[in-house]
Parts: sequence; structure tokens; C-alpha cells
Amino acid sequence: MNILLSNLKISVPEKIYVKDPESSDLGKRIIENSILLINEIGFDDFTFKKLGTLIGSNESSIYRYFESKHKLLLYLSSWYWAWIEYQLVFETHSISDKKEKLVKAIEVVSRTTEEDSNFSHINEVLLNQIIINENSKSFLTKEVDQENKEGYFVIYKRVIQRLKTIINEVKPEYEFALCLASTIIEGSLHQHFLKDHFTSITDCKENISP
Amino acid sequence: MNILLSNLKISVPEKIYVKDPESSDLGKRIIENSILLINEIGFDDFTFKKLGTLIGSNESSIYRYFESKHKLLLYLSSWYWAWIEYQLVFETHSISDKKEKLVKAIEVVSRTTEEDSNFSHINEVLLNQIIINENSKSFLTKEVDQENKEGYFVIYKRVIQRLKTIINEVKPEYEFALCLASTIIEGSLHQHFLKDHFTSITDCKENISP
DNA sequence: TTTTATATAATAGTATTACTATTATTTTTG
DNA sequence: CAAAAATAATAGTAATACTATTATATAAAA
Repeated sequence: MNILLSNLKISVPEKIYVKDPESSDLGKRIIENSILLINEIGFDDFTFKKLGTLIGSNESSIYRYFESKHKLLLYLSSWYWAWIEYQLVFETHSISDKKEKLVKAIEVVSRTTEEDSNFSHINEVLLNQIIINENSKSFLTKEVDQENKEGYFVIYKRVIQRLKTIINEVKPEYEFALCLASTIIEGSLHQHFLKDHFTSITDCKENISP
Repeated sequence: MNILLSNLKISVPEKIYVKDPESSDLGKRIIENSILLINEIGFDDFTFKKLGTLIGSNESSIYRYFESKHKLLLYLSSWYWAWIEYQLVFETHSISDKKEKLVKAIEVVSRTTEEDSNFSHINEVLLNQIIINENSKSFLTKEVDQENKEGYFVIYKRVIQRLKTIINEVKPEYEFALCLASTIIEGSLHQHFLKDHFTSITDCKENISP
């Protein structure tokens, strides 16, 4: 993406963090390097201690930004979906043909990510990989209902609602638009995963899932 | 399901376990109670120590059956998909109409599970809940590729292949049958999850996902 | 029946994790 | 320059996910 909005800020529900990582240099380094590290060793093996070592800082300093590594994942997930939402709105806004708009919307949520120079400390390509591999872990927990109540998943849900609206603009009488919207979004992530790891059960290769 | 095949045994790739849990009373108690316990506290909080206490046995005795709790999850997952495969083959076998066969197949993989009295120590209803909530964790790891090579996911992949074949019988020229098959299976699990936790992004309620 | 093998249980121990708490030091700001 | 805020360092904890060793019970073979 080109630089169109130079001082754009993706905002994430405040409750997710203890201190806003966008508000300091250390905070940004935490985000930047957590993406690199989670990508390298996977979320399960990722610890604040290892991240501390990587950024030349202390474990306890990271705890001043995030209560737990789970909250950090929720942050990355929310950031990602807010970024997708921004692209969704931005790239479909001026399209008046409803069908064309839907096609574009599906493209936005399912394409292989490319870098976005608007957010210098975030590598969107790697973040997309994290979402493919780890996003489910953010809600497949015993605490989902509680965390959902606290609004940790609002952005993700809003993206699905937006897609649903676009679907219904094309076919207002279709009664399973929400199911379809959530299936497109999760299904596309899943197909990305399959093409990387279980090639025998997907037709996707370099041609993706839409 | 009715009792039709009284001494049926679901078989799971041997490499998954150290000792076949079907081969002893303790083994069966491990399986039976792990399903109950994982359901109650979630896989993340589940430990062999807690399971040991529950079955009045020792942590170390469980390690004689399964190398790790991850392997136990792989076992439960394989067992589940083998059981789904058996129903898929059994219930669609005698249907000659190809379309009708596909409809039945989709029903088998997406319906809400009912108890199967053929396997007394396994509560299929709860196992289905575990698959909905925890199945992704069995492959969303850094070790997927290695474990895939070792054949831990063959049954799951076979179920998808079978569904794909049924789809292609209806429409031989359709080139994304594998994508569709994997999407139906994962998508249906996901919709079951959504209807339990994120009702605002699915149309499914008591009416399910097909 | 005794031996022997096997299964299971009990006990102890380890490195690591996911934190919390306290204090010291550095940096920022008024 | 002082006060406040941010960060770093250090230490400590309960729990996790194991491994290893030894003891005991039980079943099968000689």
C-alpha cells in the first residue's frame, strides 16, 4: 500500500493493554519484535523473557505493557483486524457496483498480505502469518465468554459484520449472510494454513482461496 | 446410533501412543476421563497430574500410555475422525443417488453429535465438544510438518478426501472440491463454536451449519 | 508352586514457565 | 534542578510438563 495517510493510527480496545505500546519507543519495539519472535519460534514457545533478551530489555518491563502473553496476542489480533477493516472500508468505499464491491471485499480479506509502509514498526506480512497460525488460540480458551464481554473481539466481529452487509447488499433476502461472512474469513485463513502444511487437502497453491 | 457392530474397534495410528489404551482397563479409564476432564477445564489447563487424581492413578502411569498431553489430543482427534469416517462410509454406502449421497455426507460431518452406544467408554457428545474447541490446537504448532510426515493426521485427511470424492461424483469438473471439502468440515466446526460463543457473527442457533 | 515378567504406583527431582514484588537506576517533564 | 514517571535488575513463587528410580501388585510361564 502507498503512503496515503501518513499519521494514521490503528486503534485497539484499551482494556487489552496496561500501557499503550504506541506511546513509547520501548512499546513499539515490543510489538515489532514480538511479531518477529512469535513467527520464528511459534506462540507456544514464545515468552516475555525471550522477548526481553531479544530487545535488550527486561521481562518485567514488558509486563508494564501487557498483563500476559495472551493479552499480547489479543493485541496483535485486534491490530490485524483493525488494519484489515481499514483496507476493507478504504478499498471498497468508492465502488458503486454492489457485486464488484463484494468481489473486492473478498479479495481484501483473503489475499496474501503485502507490506504496508504506513506502519513502520509492524511487519504486516509476518503478522498475517501469525494470524494464520495463531489467531484461533486467541479465542479457543475457557475464558472466551468473559473476554468477549470485555470487548476484546469487537474489531474482528465488526469486520465480519461489514462483510455481511456487503453480501446482503448484493442479495438482501439471503438469510445466512453472517455464516457466509464468517466462513469466508476463517476459511480463507485455514486455506492459507493448508497450502503451507497440508497440501493434500486443498487445491490452493500459489493461487489462493477466493 | 444403534448397536450394529458390537465388536467394532476404531483404530488410530500406532505411533501416536506408547501403549494402546484400548489394551487395558487403565488405558480405557485414561481415555474416558481425559474426555471428561478436558471438557470441564479445557485442554490448556488439563494436566496428567489432574487426570491421575481423577482416575485414582498416578501421573507416571499415564506417561506409559502417552508421551505427552499433545499426543493424547492427537489420539482423541484421530479417534474422532475415524469415528466420523466410519459413519460417513456406513451411512452413505447404500445411497445410489449422487446428490442425495452428498447431502447425507455433509449431514454426517456437520451435525450435532449424538451418543454412540458402540463405544462404551467414550462419550462422543463431549468428544465432539473437545474437537470443536481444541482440534485446531493439534495442528497449529511448530511441529506440524514433522508430525504430518509421521502420519498423525492421516485419518483427518482421509475424511476430507472422501468428502471430496463424493463432491466430485456430483460435479466431476469442479476444480476446487478439496477446498470445498476442507471448508465444509472446518467451517462446520467453527460455526458450532460461534453459536456457542459469538452469536453475533453467525446465523446458526439451534439450526446448524449445512 | 515358584519364578519371572509385566503393569502399575509411589516418590523424588528438574528445567522452564508465567508470573509478582521490591528496589534501584535512568529519563522525562514541570 | 527536583519530582515524577519509566525502565531495569534482582529475586522469588507456584505450577507445569516432564524424567528417572524404585517398589509393589498381578498374571503368565516353567
